[in-house]
Amino acid sequence: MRRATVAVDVVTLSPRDDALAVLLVPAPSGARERWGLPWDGPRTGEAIDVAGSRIARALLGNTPTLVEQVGAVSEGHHPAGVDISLGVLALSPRDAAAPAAGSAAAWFPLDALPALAPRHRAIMDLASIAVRLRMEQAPIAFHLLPATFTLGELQGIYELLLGRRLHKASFRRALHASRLVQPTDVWRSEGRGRPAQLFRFAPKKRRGPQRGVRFEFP
Amino acid sequence: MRRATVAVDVVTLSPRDDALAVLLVPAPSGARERWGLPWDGPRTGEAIDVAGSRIARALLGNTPTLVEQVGAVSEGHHPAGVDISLGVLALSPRDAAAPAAGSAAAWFPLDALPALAPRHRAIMDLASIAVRLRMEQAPIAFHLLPATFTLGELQGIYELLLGRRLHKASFRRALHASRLVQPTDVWRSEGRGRPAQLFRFAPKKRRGPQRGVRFEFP
DNA sequence: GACATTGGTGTCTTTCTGTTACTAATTCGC
DNA sequence: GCGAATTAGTAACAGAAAGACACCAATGTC
Repeated sequence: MRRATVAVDVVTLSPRDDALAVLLVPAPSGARERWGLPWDGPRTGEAIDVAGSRIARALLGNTPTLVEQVGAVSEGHHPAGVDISLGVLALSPRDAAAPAAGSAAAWFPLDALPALAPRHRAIMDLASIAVRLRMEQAPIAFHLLPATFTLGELQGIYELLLGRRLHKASFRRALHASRLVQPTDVWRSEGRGRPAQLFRFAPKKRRGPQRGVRFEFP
Repeated sequence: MRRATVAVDVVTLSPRDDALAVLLVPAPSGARERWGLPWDGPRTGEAIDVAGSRIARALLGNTPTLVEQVGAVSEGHHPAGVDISLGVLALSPRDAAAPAAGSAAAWFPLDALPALAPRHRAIMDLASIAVRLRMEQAPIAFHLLPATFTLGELQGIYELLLGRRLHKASFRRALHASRLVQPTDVWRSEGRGRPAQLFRFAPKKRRGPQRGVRFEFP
């Protein structure tokens, strides 16, 4: 294979209605499946994740807050029949998660996806696994929230990604010990209950004590 | 860019002389750098990691014990001038780490690399970061050891990857609690000191209790 | 045989985590 | 108004996990 056709297939994730959702675009009429991942060919000299960012921005109107290459797949059928697909994971905050006007893109919860081409299905799976694995290596939960947020919202994102409930007190104790967030002097009251203080992501560069090895794997 | 030239660039890592080392091949005479990553074009219909495994096997004589795609890079100069490089991380155990006879490939410790083409340098960095990040998500340390090993050797691999010393008692306590290894009835005495029992990697499928969130990042 | 060297374990202390319970501030129903 | 319901936030205790230290075991070296 001297020369190959290449696509950048983008998995844009954002929290919608208490579930992680992915942005899909309608497939051209005549295709076997009705929806697919947004994609485009990489431009000459353009970095792969820059291409992914460009593709997502065209649909969202906003630039994703985190873009990462997550897999290269050459098996399975691609809707456009390209030889190699480069998977790109893009995260978009809850508030900036509306498809741009005029685009027919739509959000689908990860647990209620429509039929996808085999190639796109494989990249989706890689991306949804990757986003859960990466959260212990980088503060990606903050990329799914607006600049200021309540601690309840932050915990909600963690519970979404981990797929399990967390204890409020333990969560906050560990969070504050890590010095990752800074309180603002703004409180937000939404509906009933006590107003919650807004925080912003502002990590203090502080090397915590190196801890032991974990032998438990996901 | 309708059609692009694509290379699979392979970063093969193995422990050599108490350091992580990477397998490099001499660059063709006339090239700017003298060494480079082994690479080849992907074959039609061949999966990316299968291509990486094939490229590594041709130099090692053995199949790597773990192969994983780790990055797609289009910036920087590639020795063969291809448009897109797919990075593949391959791990090889300590004992099977001799370059195949007749090949001019050689091992270089990660902290004493020769000059590399910019593209290869970028992929090297991605791979060496990835191997350290993945070790909390999969038991990759065992892929760098032969089938049976002493606990001192296993701890040595962890210290190599983490770049810091670990406490012997704590390491073993956590390891045994995880039920990842099984003792054999073979002891090995090498030089001075008490002989060490050999263990094999034999994880018992046991779901540990779900623990809290970690807010510390590497 | 004393000693250095490496392997392996027991145990104490410190730190971390899970849980329960409590206080605080707001809206809703009456 | 005023209490009930609801959500935010924290204190404090108990159990678990991790770090540190000590100690014993088995081998080679001198």
